[in-house]
Amino acid sequence: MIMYANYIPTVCMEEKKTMARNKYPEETLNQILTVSLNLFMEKGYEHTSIQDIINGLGGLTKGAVYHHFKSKEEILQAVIGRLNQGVDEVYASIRDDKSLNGHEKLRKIFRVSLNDHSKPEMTSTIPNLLDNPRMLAALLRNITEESVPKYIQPIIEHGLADGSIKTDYPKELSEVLMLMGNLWLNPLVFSDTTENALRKCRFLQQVLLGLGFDLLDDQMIERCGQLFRVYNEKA
Amino acid sequence: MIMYANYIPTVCMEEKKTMARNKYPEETLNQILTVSLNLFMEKGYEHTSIQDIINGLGGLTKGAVYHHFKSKEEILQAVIGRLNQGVDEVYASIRDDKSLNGHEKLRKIFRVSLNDHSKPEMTSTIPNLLDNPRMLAALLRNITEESVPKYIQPIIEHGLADGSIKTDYPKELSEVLMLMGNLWLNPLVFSDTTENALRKCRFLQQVLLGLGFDLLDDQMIERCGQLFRVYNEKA
DNA sequence: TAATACATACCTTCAGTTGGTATTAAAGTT
DNA sequence: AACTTTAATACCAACTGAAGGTATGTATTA
Repeated sequence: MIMYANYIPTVCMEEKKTMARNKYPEETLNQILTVSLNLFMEKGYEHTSIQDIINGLGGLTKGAVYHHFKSKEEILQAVIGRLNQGVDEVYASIRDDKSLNGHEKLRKIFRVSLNDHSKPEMTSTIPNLLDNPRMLAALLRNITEESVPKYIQPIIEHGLADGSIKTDYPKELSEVLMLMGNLWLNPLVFSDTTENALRKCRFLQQVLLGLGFDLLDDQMIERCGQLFRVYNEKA
Repeated sequence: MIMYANYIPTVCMEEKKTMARNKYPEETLNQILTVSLNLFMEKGYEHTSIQDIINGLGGLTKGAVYHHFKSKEEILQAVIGRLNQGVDEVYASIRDDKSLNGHEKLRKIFRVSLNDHSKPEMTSTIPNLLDNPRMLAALLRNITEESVPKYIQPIIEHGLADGSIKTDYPKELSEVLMLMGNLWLNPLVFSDTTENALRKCRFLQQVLLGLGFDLLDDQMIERCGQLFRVYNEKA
């Protein structure tokens, strides 16, 4: 549920005086990505036109956009890439933390997934990802092709080696964990009430206990409740 | 995983002699839906143009399409609706079957989900739904907004009443069951090898046993293996 | 001087519209 | 029952507009 956390909703970029060329082009590039991400989240990728993006920029034109990106699709990929990069760094640091065993790493992954979400103050309403198919697909793809094979599964296999995790199905467990945590418990996908979210957490806790894992404690569940409370307040 | 089963891949409609008007317009309508479904599955919704659909029809023109549907989006909705309708009828008949208790109904749902998939002979390659965001979103939406509340959850609550199912989380269990069965074990989304699919099944069996449910037996798991074998053969 | 960072104008593709025509079904007439 | 009239239907052909993308030019920086 960490994904799509680090984006800043609808804060308009300050307009620059028209200059023919920016000395620091990566500012422009970042601005395009930021504006695009906000629009993609608010209106959805397919309902965001290039003109919408241009309007969100400070006086820049289509030429600028197509100088940095060769298509709208490429903008999307870059936006997704930046989102994933943020998650990747967090996951990687946990995976490579020598001071934790596998089980502790898994818990930490869960914990930060809940924390990292609380920071952005949501000014605008964020529509459900079910109405934003491209972003939804990107989320699922990131889970299956990045998070699981690069981080979760290695962590679980490390846990198998150090004895802190026991399972005959490391890959399957990884996938299910991520599907539960990042899809089923994602307020952007399942816009549950706080109460429903808490029930989900407790059910997940029970499922994991049935598999012999004590991953979710009451504090983490309460944190999840808070997360949903924040999300539901701005509705 | 039953969804998207009843579509017939790339069998071209026989061309009718140009007639100014069809006496039986619902033939035309069905033809549009069939052609569209095939194209949407093969090329994806966004990469299918109205012209592609028209080309798949037997000499009909754009006017015909826009006479029956007022937008491309509406064609999609109709296509999805027809797919969902097929699933709905099967699920409803099981839900309303007085001769089964709740637990038996759940098992039957799982069983038919595996059977109904084997019938279409896939002539064309079906790309992954991750590359077909609109259809993926439709699948997820159908799970959360149709299958779970209308069928699975009522069945589980019926099972609670008749004592064949025990859980404190009927809704949560419903959602997780459907996510596992229709998304995670869906070859259109997770294109696993047969061996991987079997491992998933056995893991799922273990999870369910941990919750006190004996839903998956070895025969059903083998059936799932067959399902994936069929899918992987045409690749 | 060459590459870069844009701007402007144009092109293309595709969803959707408009106005018409032939066909069918229904209603009225004999 | 046959025949005409009428209205709705099923479709066709040509057009429109919006949006993604391109080509070319220009000022700026390295």
